[in-house]
Amino acid sequence: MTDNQLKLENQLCFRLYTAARLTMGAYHPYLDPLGITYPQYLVMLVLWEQDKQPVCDIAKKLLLDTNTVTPLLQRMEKAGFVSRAKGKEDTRQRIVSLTKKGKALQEKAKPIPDCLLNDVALKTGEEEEMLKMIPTLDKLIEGLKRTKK
Amino acid sequence: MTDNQLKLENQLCFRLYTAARLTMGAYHPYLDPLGITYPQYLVMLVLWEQDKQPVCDIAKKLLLDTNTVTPLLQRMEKAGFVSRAKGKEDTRQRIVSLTKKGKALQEKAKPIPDCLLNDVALKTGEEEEMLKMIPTLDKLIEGLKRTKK
DNA sequence: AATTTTTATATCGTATGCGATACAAAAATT
DNA sequence: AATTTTTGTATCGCATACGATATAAAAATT
Repeated sequence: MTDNQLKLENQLCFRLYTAARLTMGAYHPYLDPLGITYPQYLVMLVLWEQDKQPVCDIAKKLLLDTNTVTPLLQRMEKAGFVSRAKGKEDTRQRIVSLTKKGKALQEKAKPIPDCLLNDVALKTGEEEEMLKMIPTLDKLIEGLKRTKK
Repeated sequence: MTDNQLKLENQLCFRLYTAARLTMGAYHPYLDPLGITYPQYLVMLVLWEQDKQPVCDIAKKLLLDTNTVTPLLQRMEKAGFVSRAKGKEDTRQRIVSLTKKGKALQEKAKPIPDCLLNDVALKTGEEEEMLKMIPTLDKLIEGLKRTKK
């Protein structure tokens, strides 16, 4: 009796892990010229949707913890994309704002989602099928999210 | 016209990124007692399928590079799960072998895939749907793999 | 055979992720 | 009001990922 269960090819997680890595890599050609990494791009997406948010709100939206987001924001501040000011009502908070440079980046980033879809379409020929995973991934994320505390 | 394209909720990649992270986290309860991490678990899967492989073969199967796998294997050697011997035919190679401890771990790991499927089934109620993503993820991976050189 | 190219590992530096912990401030209790 | 609990950030340490680079050995060329 072979241990099919323990085979790499039977692991959903290995696919997720690999697909996520390779997809992040596919962003490189577009993010490198902007001077940001993929996680930083996610932060920018959050801030472009709504400027001036405390660290915890950003973290919540990305399903990350502050111990990941804080250093990320510190690097982004050093790079000049955001500024971090102490909160006025709640002094514990750090309100993250887009700088002029950070706002300007949005224009340059606009074509990126289409570029990526294009790349995927070209390379897989199955763009539709990829997008169909979204609801399933959302269910998975929703289910696993609850575990974390 | 709102920039829907640049919204976080419209990003497939954010789902992949998050789903992969959370799924890896779901392995913690099972891997911590074994003393290995998720990437190390993947290496063990590869070696349990076939013992004694050069670093490059392991890397190829995991779609990783040696600059990731080498340090990983060094940590696993230090932990006593594998040994790394110089290749005899090709002296450039490092042949990675399971130690007694590494082989013994397989027994303890056997129930893990079922545990995970169980967890996912419990938390999402849609185990079937999750597994249906596998062929799509494989197409995505296959497509993106080619890019990387 | 000598040279060039490719291949297999390894090392270095930087940016995540994340568990554990620390700390101050706000909120809830007593 | 004083105490306890919770919350928002930050720091530390360790394990990945991965681009860039180094090195030796095998393979391909000339």
